[in-house]
Amino acid sequence: MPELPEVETVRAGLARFVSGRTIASVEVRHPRSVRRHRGGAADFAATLAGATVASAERRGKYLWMPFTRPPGADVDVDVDCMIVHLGMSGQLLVQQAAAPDERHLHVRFRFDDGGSELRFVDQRTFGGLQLDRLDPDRVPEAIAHIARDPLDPRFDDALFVARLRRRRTELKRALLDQSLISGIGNIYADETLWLAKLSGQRPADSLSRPVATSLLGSVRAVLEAALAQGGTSFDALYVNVNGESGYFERSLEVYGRAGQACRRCGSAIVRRAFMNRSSYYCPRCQRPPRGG
DNA sequence: CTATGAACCTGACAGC
DNA sequence: TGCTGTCAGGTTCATA
Repeated sequence: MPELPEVETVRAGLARFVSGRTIASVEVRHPRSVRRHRGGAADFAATLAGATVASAERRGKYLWMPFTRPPGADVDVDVDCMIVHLGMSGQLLVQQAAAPDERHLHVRFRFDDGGSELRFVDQRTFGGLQLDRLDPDRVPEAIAHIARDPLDPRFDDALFVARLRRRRTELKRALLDQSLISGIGNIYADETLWLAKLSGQRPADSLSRPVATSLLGSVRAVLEAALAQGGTSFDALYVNVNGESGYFERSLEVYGRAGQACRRCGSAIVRRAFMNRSSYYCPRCQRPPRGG
């Protein structure tokens, strides 16, 4: 669900509300939310108690918060960041302590300043939290295999174009492969392909270098436009860290618009089953390859 | 190595 | 009213 623009919106909110604050206690109400943490829920909570959040970072759809601990703490600590993945329905909410618990509140963080608390809420429980070590590049070891995202200043355009053009798979699959380029999900893949006037069914290795380069430009245009509006949200399921819904859905050109007119050529947008979900595209602007 | 499909969950909604 | 089936923005793991 949350793709790069939504996660970046959450990151910015986190950086503002929790940087520099020291965690007093952590309450894990649903162990599934910390299933990826090796030490289990008790270790997760004990390690974070007393930790000071330094900042909030992001790569693709992954968030992490580096933290420091006071010297001499008796907990055996070889971790220095908390990774957050929102999955399909995860939310990080900054709430007053008096606010009623959310229906799917799974983890609560209280701070030693007695101010607002941080809550991890997740209906479908695909999301999760874990503690990890930062590698020398200051990226958590567990997500080092995720490619840089296209808004990262160190993203290598030429390398991406070369790798994309070697993929023996269809274009949309390649855009969704987080080890090739991160941050793109089902919505923005469809929006990008529409903007680029390319069929997602086209073989990735059929793109010329200029077309592949131009496609990367479309990826950035779509992500930046969404980011400027605070990300996409269809309903209350996704809200940013401040509790506000994004509203980019008004700007979607194809996603969820089956049967409606393409805003470029007027043809009816088509929905097609794809990997247990849906793809939306304009059959005229994005002509599928012959035989495909 | 690459490619594909199933599995992991809950809830909303359409249709009967 | 309640049942069943379908769908939902993601990732990982097993299998080909």
